[in-house]
Amino acid sequence: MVTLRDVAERAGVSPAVVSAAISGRSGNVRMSEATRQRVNEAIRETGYRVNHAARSLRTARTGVVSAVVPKLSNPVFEHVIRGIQDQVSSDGGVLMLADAEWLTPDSHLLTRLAARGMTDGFLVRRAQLGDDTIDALEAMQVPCVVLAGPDGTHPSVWVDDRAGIRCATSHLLALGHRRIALVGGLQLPAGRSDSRLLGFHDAFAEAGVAASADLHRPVGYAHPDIRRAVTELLATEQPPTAIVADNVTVAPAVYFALAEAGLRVPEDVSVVAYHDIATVDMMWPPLTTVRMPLREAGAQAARMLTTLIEGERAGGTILEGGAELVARSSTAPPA
Amino acid sequence: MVTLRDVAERAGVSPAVVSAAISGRSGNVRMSEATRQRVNEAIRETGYRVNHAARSLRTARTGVVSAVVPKLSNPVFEHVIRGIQDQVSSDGGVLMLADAEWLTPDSHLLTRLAARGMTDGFLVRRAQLGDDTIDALEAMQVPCVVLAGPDGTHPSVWVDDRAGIRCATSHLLALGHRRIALVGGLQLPAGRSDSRLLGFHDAFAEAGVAASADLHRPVGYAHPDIRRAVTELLATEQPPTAIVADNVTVAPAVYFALAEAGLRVPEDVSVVAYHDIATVDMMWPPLTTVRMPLREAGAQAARMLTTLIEGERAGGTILEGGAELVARSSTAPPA
DNA sequence: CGGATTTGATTAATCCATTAATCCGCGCCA
DNA sequence: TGGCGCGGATTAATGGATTAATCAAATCCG
Repeated sequence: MVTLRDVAERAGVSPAVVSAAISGRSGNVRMSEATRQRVNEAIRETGYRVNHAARSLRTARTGVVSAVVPKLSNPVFEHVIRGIQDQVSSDGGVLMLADAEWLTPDSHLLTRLAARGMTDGFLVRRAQLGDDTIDALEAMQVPCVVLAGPDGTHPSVWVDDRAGIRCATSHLLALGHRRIALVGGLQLPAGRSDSRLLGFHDAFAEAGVAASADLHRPVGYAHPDIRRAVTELLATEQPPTAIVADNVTVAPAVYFALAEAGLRVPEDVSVVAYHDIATVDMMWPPLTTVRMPLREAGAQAARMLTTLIEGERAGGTILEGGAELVARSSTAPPA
Repeated sequence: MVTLRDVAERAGVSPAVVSAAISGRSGNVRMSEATRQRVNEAIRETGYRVNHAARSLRTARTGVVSAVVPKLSNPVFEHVIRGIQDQVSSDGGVLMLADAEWLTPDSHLLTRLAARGMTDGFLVRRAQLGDDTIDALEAMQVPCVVLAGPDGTHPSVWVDDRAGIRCATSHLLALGHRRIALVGGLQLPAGRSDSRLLGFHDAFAEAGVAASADLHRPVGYAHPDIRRAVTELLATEQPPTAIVADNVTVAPAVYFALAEAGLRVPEDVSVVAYHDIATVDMMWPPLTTVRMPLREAGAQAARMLTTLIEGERAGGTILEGGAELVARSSTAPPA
């Protein structure tokens, strides 16, 4: 194995010079351009690669950040991950991904990662993780940025859910719908205000229309639950003429329930989903969605984590704006 | 930060003892049960965690394996990843995931990971990576197991695609279909035999039926391509009465093309897809699939990599059997 | 001209866990 | 009694990069 020492010997300089040449940071070491050239040449000739273990032992920094996402295969989160990866990578770091489903109580993957000093910091999605785990990380002095709306406690970043749902709802109102359902999303513990529900009401307020009551179904994201919720809504006396799906991932379940009830989209019921992913193009009919700047959110979170690792604590951030309606074929004026 | 030395002091022993107590491997060091107890206690009291950098500097091993998958959000691969994760984790290791899409030519993430010595070995999916990259890794002496059928060159593991497609096709033949299309999958370079096409023909042979010619469309996995292929098939003089979708991920595009043509599933055309994922339950109609032991394949690959890292080279493996038809509502006898 | 800077480097300590080599005392056997 | 073996530990070298402290020579400046 080629060590830094070997390179130094070959270039006829001391290890300190080679180290400085590699890292860019010169510290106390200065070198002429000629020397730098010689070092670089020696590196190329020997095929030298820095030993990551040695470096991070010395510097007490790994250059690795970990992200724990609710579900890797969730295409919504894919965009966030992409933003994180791009940012981390362009900062010269490496991203370590974990699926929250791997975190069985006994595996303690998180603390294992953190404890073993494999990782400089974490990006986590609150909902799926539990505040206790996050607090545990904080207790271990592990820098941690939360991918979610601000909670006043942890540094956090997320898109503006409120504006996103408002955008979806406004679209339906503008088409003339009045009985609009909001399906999916978590039932928050009393006290925590649901930004999505707020956005839903914002839209009605903005349109000067009284919000349809009893049409909010925060039944989570499991397909069977969504399906049941929609089926039940359709069975009421005044069924909705349009549905806002909180999170595009549940849209197939919404379509399913409608198809099962013999209703056509958008002739009988319009559907808009929150978040935009590639596959909605191939749903039948193609699904109208609201696109959010998820990639930017990921990148921003990664940046925030970097500064946090360097010691500068930030607060909660919501990325303003960026909500954009992508009209496809699943919405139309009510019959 | 608590070091091993601190623990040793607290327990009143030498660092060597603590190290032995932690790793289990005793080497030259022996200790009484009483001492072991004291050490463990000291570890608990101090909250000591081993310094990963120091350990891997000394042992020249990181305990990290990397997997590069075609697309993280691909739910098919999710199963494979799960298998890998479980195995790696139960071996005390850590999994590092990368999406092949991150590997732009200039980022050279792979070689970066490998070169920086962050990783003991790689699991890669051949198709998406290119043989050159794999060879480069080999040249760097990085242990590498390929997730794909054997090619006589690299150690590899995969499920039996041939048997899987045979299973799907046989199901359709048993229902009475005769004009069956196989849509999706890569067009292999001449010379490489396509195990999926072989499985397709196996089924016809087994049923004693002449295979329908001209109904193979290896147009890749992009939705627009799939859609076009199906649309074209439907426009021929003798359109297929059933379709085998090579890879469940393209099934929505198949449904789309059929819906667009005004055809109903399964009344007008039956559809079976290769690989089984949770979301097919909510397609309308629920999609019949073939389930493969993907999780086992992932676990097996991880095990193989571990032995490879320890120096024992293995050959190509195909997991025998395990193909299982999951009948839902997208298949029926031809009209 | 002589002290102060600047340029261009070197030396050596340090990070922390692992492990081969070594050591001590005790019991056992011939 | 001397030597051997063994249980139970310790010592110290090692891995490779970083960086504060230091140094020699060249340059500058009043």
